Amino acid sequence: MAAKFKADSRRWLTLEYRPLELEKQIRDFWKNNKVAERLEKLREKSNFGVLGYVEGPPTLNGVPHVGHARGRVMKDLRYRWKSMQGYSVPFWAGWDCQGLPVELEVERRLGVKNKRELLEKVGEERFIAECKKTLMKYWREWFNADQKLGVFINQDKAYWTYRDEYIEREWRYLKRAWEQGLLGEGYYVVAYCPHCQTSLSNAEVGLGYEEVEDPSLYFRLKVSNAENEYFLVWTTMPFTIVTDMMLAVHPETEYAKVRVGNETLILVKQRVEAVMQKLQVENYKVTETVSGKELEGVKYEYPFKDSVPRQKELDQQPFVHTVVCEDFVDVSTATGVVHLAPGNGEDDFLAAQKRNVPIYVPFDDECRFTADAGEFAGLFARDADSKVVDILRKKGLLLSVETVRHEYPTCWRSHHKLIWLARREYFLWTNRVNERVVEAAEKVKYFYESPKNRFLSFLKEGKPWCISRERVWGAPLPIWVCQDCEHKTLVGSKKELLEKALEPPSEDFELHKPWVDRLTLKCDKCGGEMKREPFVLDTWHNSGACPFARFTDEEFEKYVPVDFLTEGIDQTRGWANTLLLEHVILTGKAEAPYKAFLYQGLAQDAKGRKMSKSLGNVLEANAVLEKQSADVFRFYTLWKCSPVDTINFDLQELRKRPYQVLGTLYHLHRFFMQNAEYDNFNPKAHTLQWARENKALKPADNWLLSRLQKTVKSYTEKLERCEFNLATAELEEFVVDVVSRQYVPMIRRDLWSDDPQTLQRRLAVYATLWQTLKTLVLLFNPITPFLSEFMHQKVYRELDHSSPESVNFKDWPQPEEALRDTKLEQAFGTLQTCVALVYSARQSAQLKRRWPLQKAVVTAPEQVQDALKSLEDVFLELANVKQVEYAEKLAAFDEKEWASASEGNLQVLLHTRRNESLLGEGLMRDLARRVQSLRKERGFTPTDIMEAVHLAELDQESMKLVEPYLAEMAELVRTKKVYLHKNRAEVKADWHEYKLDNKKVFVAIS
RNA sequence: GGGCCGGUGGCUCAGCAUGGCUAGAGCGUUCGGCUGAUAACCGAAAGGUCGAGAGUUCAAAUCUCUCCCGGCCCA
Repeated sequence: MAAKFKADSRRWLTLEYRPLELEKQIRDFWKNNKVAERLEKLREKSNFGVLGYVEGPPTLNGVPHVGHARGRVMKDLRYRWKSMQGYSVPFWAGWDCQGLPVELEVERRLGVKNKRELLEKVGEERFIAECKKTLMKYWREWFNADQKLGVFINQDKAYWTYRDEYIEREWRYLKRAWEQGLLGEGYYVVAYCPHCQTSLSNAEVGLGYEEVEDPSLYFRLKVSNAENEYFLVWTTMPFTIVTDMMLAVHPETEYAKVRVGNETLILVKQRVEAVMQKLQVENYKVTETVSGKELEGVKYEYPFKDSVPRQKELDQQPFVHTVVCEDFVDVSTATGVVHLAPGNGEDDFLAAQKRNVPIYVPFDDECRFTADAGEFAGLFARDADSKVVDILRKKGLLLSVETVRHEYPTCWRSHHKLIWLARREYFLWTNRVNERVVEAAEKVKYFYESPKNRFLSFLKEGKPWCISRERVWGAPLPIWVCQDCEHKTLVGSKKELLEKALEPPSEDFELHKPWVDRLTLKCDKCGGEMKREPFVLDTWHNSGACPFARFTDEEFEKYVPVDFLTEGIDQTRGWANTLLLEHVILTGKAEAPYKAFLYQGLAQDAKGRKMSKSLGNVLEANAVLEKQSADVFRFYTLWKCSPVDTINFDLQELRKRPYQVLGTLYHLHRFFMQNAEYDNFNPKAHTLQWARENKALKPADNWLLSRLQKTVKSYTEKLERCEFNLATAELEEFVVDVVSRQYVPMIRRDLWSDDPQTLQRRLAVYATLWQTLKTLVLLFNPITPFLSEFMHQKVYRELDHSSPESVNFKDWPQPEEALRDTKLEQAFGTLQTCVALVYSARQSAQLKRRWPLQKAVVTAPEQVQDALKSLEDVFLELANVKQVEYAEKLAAFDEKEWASASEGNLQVLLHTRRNESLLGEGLMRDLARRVQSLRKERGFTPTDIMEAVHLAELDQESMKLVEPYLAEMAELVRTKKVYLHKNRAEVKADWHEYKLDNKKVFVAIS
């Protein structure tokens, strides 16, 4: 038997959608044909326009998980889409290489416990070599994930933040800051582990919260120049009273003066009752209330003046040992009066810095009090707690001391309680350019309100930026200090450094510790020897320098400010911030280095829990993509929720609807290809215009084309607004509802025929589908690049050899307004409602859809009638009725004769009585259905033509009814002839039994 | 402890700005139907005190307040 269709299409388009195989093919295709490289060149040459881009560099200290993969998908989506629109985008990779996370990873691998051990046992040179090795290990993971995902980022042009050429340009940022007086030395409070003798990053502090025991101390401080009046204060860190400088109250809250015996205590009003109960004071009376503001400037007697002589000196300075107002004071716990120790707390420190109060930090590297702390000298900070309590008790200032258990940060390695210490550090005085920073940030487009507000409110805090770190693997701070005259100089480049160096560097010199530390310079001022400040730079400064550091001057001019960036919401205080600060300092302008910034929500597991190693619920991108299709993954991550929302990643869900949508798109192509190839459809000859000229287009085709234009427009707008979930939903609806569910059933019968008389009509349908599916494939390309490329190769280039070599070289579709027909769209909406009503009425009367009925009556307003009349052919076909009548007003009807269904002002009546001819046709279609399923079961393809179909053991009456329709049935099921038998014995065949309305029927085919 | 986001059928989400029809959609379940591109599709049913409480209002998922739970960021 000759097949209707050529074998070709089946070779390309397998029966099933098998994305993993298809994606492998396409990956190879891209690689072998250098598609990504050629795409970049093509858009560069076309000179259409440039959109700057700079890669937010992933830190190479871990493997990418699905959340990272989601981010990469959004970046790639934007790149492919904008490229198709014609823009040239420098989509070049970048890697964040330095910093504490990398160091810790290496320390762990080398089995080193702390910094001191590291320096003694391993040495800086080897340590740095190990850091570089680690980078490459993780880089491979990221590279593989990108390959699997189909991210077209250019790896050859990647920047690496540890390389000399990058660091040099980072130094130029610092030089600009130095020249403007925005870089300098100062103190800053950092979390410090006394055991490991190192400061910890914020992230590390977050790792180590534990429940610990601390003293809970209520004490009082006497108001100067007042009889028996005291502030009531609470603390869990008694030792900080040694470094106490001020008391803070909340300015807008009421404070109470409480009379107890002949003494007065001052505390926040709302806590009086609770605190008195706590202190077991029964007889007390609130004598007066004052606002926090009124307490400002009140001086108090610092209790340790005798024990700590230095404090006695400081007492003379403005603000010292007085009350200040601060918004951060929490009035809902304790007494609402907090004591400030600027050397031991960040808020305290900032409060002091604001008022130029000196920072008193009498500690050595091991957190022991120095000689400057008088009686406390030599004591480890936390060991001073009991001595402090003793002195307070002796002076009669102690009210209560007990033990509390509470959550407190500890060192995640040694589990020691952390201490907050002000240390000498280098700062960018970003507070001085804060206005410009905020102004710049306000001009940026964020797409969604909430991350925007979050970012702006963070920026408005305008804190100085501490950029120095006492670590090893980082870009060195390029400041040298004269050992004689203390003159400082900032070196702006490697060249400058080598020129000024007193001795030539070793051959393996690079811009890292320990090499840079070995170079000493000659002082310009006094000719003395200059040594480098031993710090490295905050790794955030390192990555924040990239818009300038990763480009040449020329490229920087061309690409920065970049057009669009997207990173996780956790980068609000990270990269988004440092990019902005450094750019404002570098340029001196109120300008961000990015015009738009999309913050992405983070990823959690299917149950909404944070992904963590301890829970064992981390979904690694490479492991997931080993088994899951990249296209389905990409579609899923974009479709599931808004990009700013947290995504609860569920592999089960991934395999359902997203797979179905892509599967449907795939099968639509298969359907199209099978038919179009058979009829020798030629897209160049059989264009839409040709079809229109030959009047071969029907309303269904025009409707589909109109809906397509609407989709192109709306989808593009949604991409523009970064509403990726709504954009993909638009595609989903078009593929599943519009094309597959609605259009295909309307044209199916036209295509089923192979009559040469109706060839023109079939070609017109192919022209419509060609245009529609081809456009869809382009729209899908940024989301599902593999499937789009596959279809481009196997369908569009197959039928049209002039098509470009890759789908990526095509242009983005523009909506054609001329094809839009909103009236027709409305009419089809009406049609679909009516058809649904017919189905509903059929169901209520138990009339199968395949049974033709004589008549339907539609009751509806005139406009609706007109719409339906214009589409009457389609209605009759879908409703499977012979004729339709219209009425404007609902008439009474006989329920025995009519089935009805209604919705709003629409009603449909179906004539339920069937004459012999209708019964016969219905029966024929029932039988045909059985034959079709048998055909499928027996492995016939849709196009095989069978020799004979045998039906047996129908009752007398049924045989008589179906007889006139056997020829039509033969055509319908594609057989040469249909034979009716009374008895199975009449012919030797492989009989199959079917039930048909509770009667048996036997079917055989050959 | 502070700030932000979220809590709507078994699951995933829409609706909330600007209060107003019987609170929707998809998945899942059950029954029925349809089907030679499809892992699809159509109809019906079951399933919701819209996190809890209070307030404003003729009317609250929607506005206000308080609280609870989950998440993120920061202390």
